[in-house]
Order: sequence, then C-alpha cells, then structure tokens
Amino acid sequence: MEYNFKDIEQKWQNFWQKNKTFKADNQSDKPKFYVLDMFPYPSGAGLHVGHPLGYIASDIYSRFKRQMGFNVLHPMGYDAYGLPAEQYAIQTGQHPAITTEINIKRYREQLDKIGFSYDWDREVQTCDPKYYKWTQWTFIQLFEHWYNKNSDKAEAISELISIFEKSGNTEINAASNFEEKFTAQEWQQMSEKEQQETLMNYRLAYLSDTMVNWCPQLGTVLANDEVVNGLSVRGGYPVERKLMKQWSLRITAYAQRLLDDIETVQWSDSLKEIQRNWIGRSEGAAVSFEIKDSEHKLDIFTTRPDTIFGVSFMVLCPEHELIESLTTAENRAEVEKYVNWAKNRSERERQMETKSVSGAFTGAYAIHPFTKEEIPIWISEYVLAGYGTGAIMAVPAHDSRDFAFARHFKLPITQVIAAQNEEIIPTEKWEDSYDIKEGICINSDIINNLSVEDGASKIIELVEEKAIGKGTINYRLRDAIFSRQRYWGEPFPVYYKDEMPYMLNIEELPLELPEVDKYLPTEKGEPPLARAKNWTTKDGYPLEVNTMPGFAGSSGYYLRYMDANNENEYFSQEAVQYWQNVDLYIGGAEHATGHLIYSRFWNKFLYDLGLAVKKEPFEKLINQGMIQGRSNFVYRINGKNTFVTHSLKDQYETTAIHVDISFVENDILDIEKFKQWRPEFETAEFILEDGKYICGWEIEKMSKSLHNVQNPDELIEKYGADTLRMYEMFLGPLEQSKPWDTKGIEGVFRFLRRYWRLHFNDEGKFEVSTEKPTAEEQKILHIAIKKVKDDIERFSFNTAVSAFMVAVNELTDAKCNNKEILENFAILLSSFAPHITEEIWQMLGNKESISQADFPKFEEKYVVENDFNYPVSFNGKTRFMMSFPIDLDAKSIEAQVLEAPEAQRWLEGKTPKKVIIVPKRIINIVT
RNA sequence: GCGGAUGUGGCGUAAUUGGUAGCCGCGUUAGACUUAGGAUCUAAUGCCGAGAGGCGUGGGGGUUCGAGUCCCUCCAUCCGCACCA
Repeated sequence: MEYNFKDIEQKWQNFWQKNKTFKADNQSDKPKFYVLDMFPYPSGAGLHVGHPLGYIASDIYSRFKRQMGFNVLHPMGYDAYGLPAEQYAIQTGQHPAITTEINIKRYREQLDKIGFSYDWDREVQTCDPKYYKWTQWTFIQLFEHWYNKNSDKAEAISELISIFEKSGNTEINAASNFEEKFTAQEWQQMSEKEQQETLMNYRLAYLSDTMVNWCPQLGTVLANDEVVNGLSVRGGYPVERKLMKQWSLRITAYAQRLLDDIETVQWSDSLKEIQRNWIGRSEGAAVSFEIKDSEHKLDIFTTRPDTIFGVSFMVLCPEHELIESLTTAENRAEVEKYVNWAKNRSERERQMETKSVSGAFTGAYAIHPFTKEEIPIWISEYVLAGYGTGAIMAVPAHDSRDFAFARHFKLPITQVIAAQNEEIIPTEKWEDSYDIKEGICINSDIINNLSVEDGASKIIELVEEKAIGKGTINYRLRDAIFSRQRYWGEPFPVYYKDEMPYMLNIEELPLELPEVDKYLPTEKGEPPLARAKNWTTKDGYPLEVNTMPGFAGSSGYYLRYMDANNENEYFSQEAVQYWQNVDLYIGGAEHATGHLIYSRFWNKFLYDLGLAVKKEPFEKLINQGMIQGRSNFVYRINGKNTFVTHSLKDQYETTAIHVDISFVENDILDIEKFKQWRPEFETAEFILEDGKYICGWEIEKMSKSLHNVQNPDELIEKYGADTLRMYEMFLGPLEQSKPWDTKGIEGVFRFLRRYWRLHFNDEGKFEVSTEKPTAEEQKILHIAIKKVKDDIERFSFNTAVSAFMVAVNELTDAKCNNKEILENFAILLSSFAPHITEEIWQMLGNKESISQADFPKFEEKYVVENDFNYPVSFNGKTRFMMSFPIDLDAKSIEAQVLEAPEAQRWLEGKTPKKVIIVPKRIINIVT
C-alpha cells in the first residue's frame, strides 16, 4: 500500500477535531506545562513558510510534553486589531471586522492543514467584545491605581485619596512627574475638578499633554517602538513631534523591576540586552544650577558629576520651558529663529544630520555651584527634550558632542580627567574629546587627585549637603502612549464630565466599538469614533473617541487563555494558580522592545493586584530565526528581448530580472510558463546551455515583490503536512535565520515513505512480526530514544530529524518489521509527524490516539558495547583504528597498540615519548 | 560609534565535557531495474594527488599529547541601538 498522505492527514485532522484530542483541562493531577506561540496578526496575504516555523517547533514540544506525562496548555488565537484591515476599510469602505473575519478563517484553514495540537476551545480574538472587555477592565484598574515607591507596588487610588485627606502629598513617595506639594487642608479645599486633575498625576493610566510621535499619513500617534529612524514601522511614513492630550501608561514606574527581573528568565542574551538597552538605566546626579539675575533654577542630569569642574557652558533643548524667560533682549531674535528652525525639522532630518553642529546663545548665564563662575547658557538640538531634564552641563573636554559644539562656537575647553602620570597636552591642540572613563581628577579644586569614581561620589555628597542636587537614576524608557486616533481598536471605557475623564462602571463593560459612516477623521480632525451616532453614556456624557493601540490586546492574552471562556472574570484564581505562567514562549525577535516589554509590565501590574501569580509572564523564550527567500533571476540582454542562461551571461551586457519561483525547478526555468507570465515575454528568445535555461539565484527577504514567496499550502498539497513539518525543522537550528530552499524537501519526503514501507512486505501488504526484538533492533531503537529525547529537550529539532533518518536507514538495512520496535518508534516520531504515526499506530492495533501514549523509556542495557574501536593517532593525527574491550586496562592497551604492525610502521623504530589513553575516546602516541 | 550574534564541502548542516572534522539530507557522478523515469535500489562524492601521502573548520598567532571547540589579534557578514548627557 502506498503512503497516501492526503487521506491520512485529512482523516486524523478530522479525528482530533471531533474527539477534542488536545483539549486541556484546568484541573489535573498531572504537572502543568504551558506552551505558547506569539499569536499572529491575520493579514490578507495568509501564511508563508516562515510563519509556521515557530508553531511547528512549539507543537512538537507540546506533543512531546504530553507523552512525558504533562498536562499541556497549547492555545492559539489572533491579534486581530491592526492597521492593514483599517487601511483597507478606508480604501474600500468594507468594515474591518469583515476583512478580519475572512482573514482569520483563511489562517485557521492553513493552520489546521499543518496538524497543530491546539486546544481551539480557548481561542481568543482581540477584537471580540468578550475578550476586549478584559482589556478595558485592565485599563480601568490602571486608572484606579498609583505606584507607591515605598512598597514598590501599585496601590489603589482610594488609598491615595485617604492619604491626601490626612497629610496631603508631603509624605508620599510616588511615581509621578508632579512636584508641587500640598497639605491635607489644601487638598480638602480643592474643587472636584482640581482634585481629579491632581490625581491624574499619579494614576498608572493617565491623560496628559505629551510630546507624541504624530504620523500624519496614518492619522495617528505612535509609541516609541512603533517608530524607527523617524518613520513609522507600519507603512514607513514620516513621523513628527507634536504636543497632544493623550492617554499614557506609567510603565516607567516599573522600569527598575523590568530591568531586575530580566535576570530571572531564560531568554537569549541578545534579547535580554535589547531589553536592557531599551530600559536604558544610567546612574548619575541631578544638579540644580542657579541662574544669574533670575529666580529660575536650571536642573540638569549628568552621569559624570566628577567632571563638574570642566563645565564651560550649559545647553538646553530647543523645547525647554526656560528659554522664553531666560533669553535676553539682544539675543531674542537669534534664539527665536533657531528654535523655530529646530521645531520645523522632522525627526528624520534631525537624526540624519547628527554630525552637524547648530545652536544659539540665550545671553543668560548659570552660576557654577562650586567656583561661582558664570557659565553661558546655549540652546542646541543635540540635547533631547525626552531624556533627563532636557538640559545638560557641557564638559567639552570629555564628551565628543560637547567638544564639537565648543569648537564650533569657540567656547573654552578644560581638561579635568587624566590618566595616571600622563603628559598633559593643552586642549587647544586636541582634535577630539578625551572620552576617558577611568583616571584621576585634575583642575578640579576639592576633588583633585581623586579617582573618577571617588570624585563622582564626593560631588554627589557635596551637592546633597548644599541641597542643590542628589544622586539619581535615569531611564531611557518612556511612558507608553496609549491613545490612537484610529477606528479599528478597543474603545476606551471612558467618558468626560466637565472635561475630566471618568471610568465607566465595570457592569457596563464591554463598551462595544460603534458603527461609523467612514473610517476617517472628521472634518474637525477628530478621530473616526467622533463620527459615531449617540457616542455618549446613558446620561449623555460624551465617550472617549480615541482607541487603544495594537499592544493593548496582546499584553495580557496569555492570561486569558488560561480561562478563555470565563464571563465573570479576566481569569479565575483557580486557573491561574494551576497554569501559573508560560513555560515556553516561541516567536519572532521583532517583538523585543514592544510586546515583550508591555506584557511584562501588564503582568507585573496584575501581579501587584494579586491576580497574576508570577512576576514574569514568560519563563523561557525562544526567538525563531527568519526564513529567507531564495530568489531566481533571468538575464535579459540589454535592449533586446533575449534571455541568456546563467553560465553564459557574462558574455553579454545583461540585466538581472526576478522571476517567479513557481516557474523554476532546480534552477531550471519552465520557458513556457515564463512566456505566459507577462505579455512582454511572449516573444522572448532564449540562449540555453545543454538545452536548458538555468536561472541565477540569491538569498533575500521572502517577499511578494521579489517573487520568492513559498506558500505552505502548495507544499502540503504536494508532499503533505508531515513532510512540511519535518522539513521546516530539518532546515537548521530553530534560532538561526536560514534560506528556504525547496530542493531538500524531497529527502524528507523519501524518508517518510521509507518509514512507511517498514510496515509492509514485498507484496505491499501490512505485515509486522510479533516476535521478540533482536538485540540489534533494540539497539537502533534505544539509541534513537536517547538522541531524540535529548534533542527535543534542548530544542535541537534539526538533529532529531537526522536521528530519525539514521534509525530508519538502519531498521531498513536490518529488515526490521518488529511490532514492538515499530510501535515505540512511532511514538518517538509522532510529535514531528503526527498524521502518519497515528495511522500506523492504529494499524498496529491501538485504539487510543498516539498522542496519549507514553514516551518510550531509554534503557542503557540495549546500547552497551563490549568493545570500543579506538582511533590510534600519532602526535594528534589519526592513523588507524584498533578495537579493545571496554574494561581492558590502559597498560594492556598500550602494550598491544605498540606491538601492532601498523604502529610499528608509524613509529619508524623510535621509542614513543608518551602514550595517552583516554578510555572510550582516543589513543594518542607521542613520538 | 556602542552592544549582540555568526563564519565548517557545490548547498542546508552535524560534531552535548578540548579527544576519529564533515553525521543526516540536497546536489552531482556511475550503475541496476524499467517502454519510460522527476519512482525505487546500489556505489562514489572535502580539496590536491595515479598512489603513498599531503592539506583542510574566515586570516594570523598562542596554550595543549591533542583545538571547529580555549586565549590573543585581524577580517567579513547579519541583527539591535544610536546626539541618552
């Protein structure tokens, strides 16, 4: 009987679905194991072969864990809100919900065809009101909490109010930018609105005027991780800075915990490093400089307080609030000109020209806190509004940017740090700044001769004494802007009364997304939800018209899977106590700074509330590599419609043209298909080699425009899902990027057919032997058991596939059709190739699904060898092999080796200086 | 510029503690079976060499009886961050 993968795969996919084979129970005596895939955004293009790579790996691991006796939670769902569906809606008028539903259906079909062991009863879709009810619910909780730095956790706003009533805000230590102090009495005298405005400075979800990344083409603001090089990640449109009233999440309150707990999870070093960089902790000092003839103070942040005696000017960012009041009359025109120029530059321009120096002098002077010298205050765009205080003390001798600025505007440069016993060169002769991180302080008054480290702590001590500064820690991480001026996202559960925002009652959730006539902003420039009719509460208060960003729905989805159908709670305590957190999370590295930071924050907040039970959501995380495309090229002779084969192309002037890979097999072009591809090629002529047109090739990104996209459906049609699954794993290590090359898939297909044939006799009839397995058969099996188990446990799926091939080759050579052996081998293979093994398992007489079988136990006794075939080397070079019993002592081995005729030949009569014998490894003779 | 990763046959890769470099698969070559082969099977296949043998894990150097693996140095490629004070 032939291996008919089509029937087999259909049969078992139906069986699994009908019997809910992979349904996970929230109650079990078994240990739990939670395997999660990063859920996909269902795009219109469907899945290509790169998407399932991680899904296949996690599926193998899930199936393996079930056979190892775990209760496995392996769910799947859809990150269904997103820009493409909305852009499409804007163009066509089709409701994004319809597009999304169609795309989800297509995704589901494609996923089903690959044979994944998901518990589909737990599916979530972020755009489903039953799901986003809990996204809205969490937002309300964030609004109702503040961050107490003393207890280092989120606490209820109601408690904060009672503190305010008792002692104002003088005693609290909260995560907030609000610096004014008020007493209990002052609090009580505030109006309702004033109180609400005050509280807004403490809430973890807060509304404020913020500098945002505004993307005019997308008509929305974007979070920092959604902008790269001044362009939007989605679409690549320019982004500008703009001050807008926006919802933000106070993720910065969690910066230190997000940083610290990176140490506790098993993620790749590179990913941990990306997160650390994104959080960007730096230690230093905040120092307040007095300003000459002014009541204002200039606050700066520096990581190098030890260089304070090298300050020769101060620099403010062009957005700095003191510019207005500090600028002197005679400098005003210049300053205004500069500020305007800087303001109108796009983020992109600004980032492109980081080398050019620009700036303006305010005419004002700061007073050095130690020397009392006057220090000119300048403005330049090289100081960023978003970092520290937006103002710096410039130490040109030891900072390259300050140095460039000082040289350009002819400002003094004073060296204050030097290496021990170093010859001092006057700074006028320097060509660059001296960015030294170790050394001793010079020209520095009271800290002279101290080390950099001691100098810094001395200065911090002194400024604290003078009450003009303190040691501080600064983070690069910004609060997450949470409003989007788009239609296709979660509505905020917020209404406005007296222009202050209030939360809906929990009972009113979910607040469902309303219908609108168009998916565009209103004429007044309000977001699309402003078009909705009756977009108010029952009492007529207007509802929020912004929607939540893409990361809202994906931040807590892993928790919802634990109890996906619970209508009363986000998830029950019973469910979370059992499932805890994700044991294995697999997905792409592109989420390193977005999703993975936000969901860690989300989880920590829910942890503070006593809902989540683990500090970190994802215990182990693996980033699967990208699958690159293999493009094919044809070479057109310039100015002609003639194409020349790859090996002859250098004899002509040619242009390489991407050709669709579906016309090409083994780099040989199907000329007829190519001619039909485009009208212009119909009359094309070809210069061949050996009667064939051979295409050139290159490894590139897999993309529609490069005509190199491999679609899994076609491959499943041709080879079946089991072959696709195994081939994707066989390609190479999971975490490495690798090109997709269909050539090798035949080898895996051949392997499965050879495996199938083990169970059939020469007449093609199913026939297995029920006799006792031979020692040889047991050995082949048990070597495979050990290898496959070890490989799966260390996520080395490619080498496991190779172990299967070795075993099947050996079983074929041994003409093995032993039932016991084949039964165990089927279990081994079933996590990789679930369909074919279910079929064989059934043919072998089993009634239950193979996924419920126990993973075979490795038994040492079947693989022990009596002899070891030693490589005998001379001076490290292997010369011949010689077999010895394993328990033979080194002395006897040495004596026998040296007597061997082969050894005599290599010794050439010399006496060996040394003989090294490593048992079961090697014999090395040194001459 | 800073940080991270990777370099092994024609190609994808393997070598888990420093111990036989190239497992497995693709491709290629030759052969068998066949009306046919894009089915199946057999054999060969790192490079040089007729052979003996020599050379080989990005380059150079080192440690070691022994290095793909450890150390130093240089080069190349990829990814992330980038005026972060």
